[in-house]
Amino acid sequence: MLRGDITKAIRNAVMHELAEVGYGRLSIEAVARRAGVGKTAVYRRWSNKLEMVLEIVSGVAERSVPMPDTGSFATDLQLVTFIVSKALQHRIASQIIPDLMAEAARNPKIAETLQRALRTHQLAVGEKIVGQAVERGELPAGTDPDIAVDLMLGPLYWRLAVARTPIDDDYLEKLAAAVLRALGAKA
Amino acid sequence: MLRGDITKAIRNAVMHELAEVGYGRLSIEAVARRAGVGKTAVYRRWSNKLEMVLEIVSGVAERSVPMPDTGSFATDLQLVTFIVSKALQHRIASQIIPDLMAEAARNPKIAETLQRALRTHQLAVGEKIVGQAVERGELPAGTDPDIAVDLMLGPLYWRLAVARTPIDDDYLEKLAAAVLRALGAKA
DNA sequence: GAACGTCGAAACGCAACCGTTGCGTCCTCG
DNA sequence: CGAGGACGCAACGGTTGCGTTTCGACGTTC
Repeated sequence: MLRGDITKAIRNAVMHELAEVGYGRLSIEAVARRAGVGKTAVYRRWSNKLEMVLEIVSGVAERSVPMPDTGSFATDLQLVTFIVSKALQHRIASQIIPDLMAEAARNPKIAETLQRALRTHQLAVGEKIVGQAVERGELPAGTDPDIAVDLMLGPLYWRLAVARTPIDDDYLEKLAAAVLRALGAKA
Repeated sequence: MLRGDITKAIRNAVMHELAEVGYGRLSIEAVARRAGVGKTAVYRRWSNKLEMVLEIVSGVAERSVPMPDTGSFATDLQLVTFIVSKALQHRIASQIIPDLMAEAARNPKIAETLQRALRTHQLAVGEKIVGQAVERGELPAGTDPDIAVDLMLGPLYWRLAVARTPIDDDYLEKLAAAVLRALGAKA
């Protein structure tokens, strides 16, 4: 019954509005205005701001970050850092993610959603590629996947989303190499 | 003429209010209410929300993070990670910093203030301890201080302020050791 | 003891947004 | 062709915050 093109326009408007003003200041009126839509259309789909944002954001987030399996830890790592760095340099994403992360610190529902949409998957990816690497003997047995993930994602996130310093391919290479050394990679 | 105890109460209220609701939702009315003070008292000191927050936050931020010089890169590194991890586990700070970081992405004045209050100092510390380590032969010549700082602060920030996963001393040790390896430390 | 400046409290007009409602239009079923 | 539903638009009463102003109560300073 609900018209799909309108739903799409609202979803789009929410993402842009989130990026521009953040969750705290996001208003349904502004979303409707931006989508060229009546407030009624919004309230017909979601019952409040929190529910709307969570549904839309998790919908977008869920379809990202592949599970690499290139046969070599070094290239797995390169692939992940490359993809994550691209994602974090996306204009909209790089605004929305830190904002929601900060908001999550005070809103448990947001925290839970982000946890499910991002962190869980990240840890799974980390565990898998580290596990494979250990089996292949590329990494020492007992390598902690958590630390591996933190070493990969931490600096990237820090640089791109927090410090917002531009990054070039050279930096990305150096970083990946440093992470390899940090984990005691043998190959 | 302005009473010092009142100024102090307002500064305190701003920090707590920032932590609870974030910059986006921070209102001067709530600050005054919390400080047990009239709005007049606030407006007599600062002319608007942005100016008030920037002045107060940078005042607090500037007096932190020492310049370590223990004679060994490993212990310098330990010291920094320890101090930063303590700071990021502080209840108020760990709420305010990510929030303002996110806000900085859309407000150049906030970005500039944070850059000056945090990043500049961090880079200076990084450059110094890396430079000393290189002179002592503990690190390879040509070690990039930027990457070193990112490798130290990135995972910590990621863990504590973003993922909000608790951290124990064991993790901290492993992390510091990993960073040492990443930088190719010899000693 | 008079003048001054800060203080809290309260109210001002203004604007934004909340979530809801009623209206008239348009489209799509059956 | 008629019913029903989603649509936009506009307005509702209520809340919140803005930045300003006025008031009387204190406390200094001279």
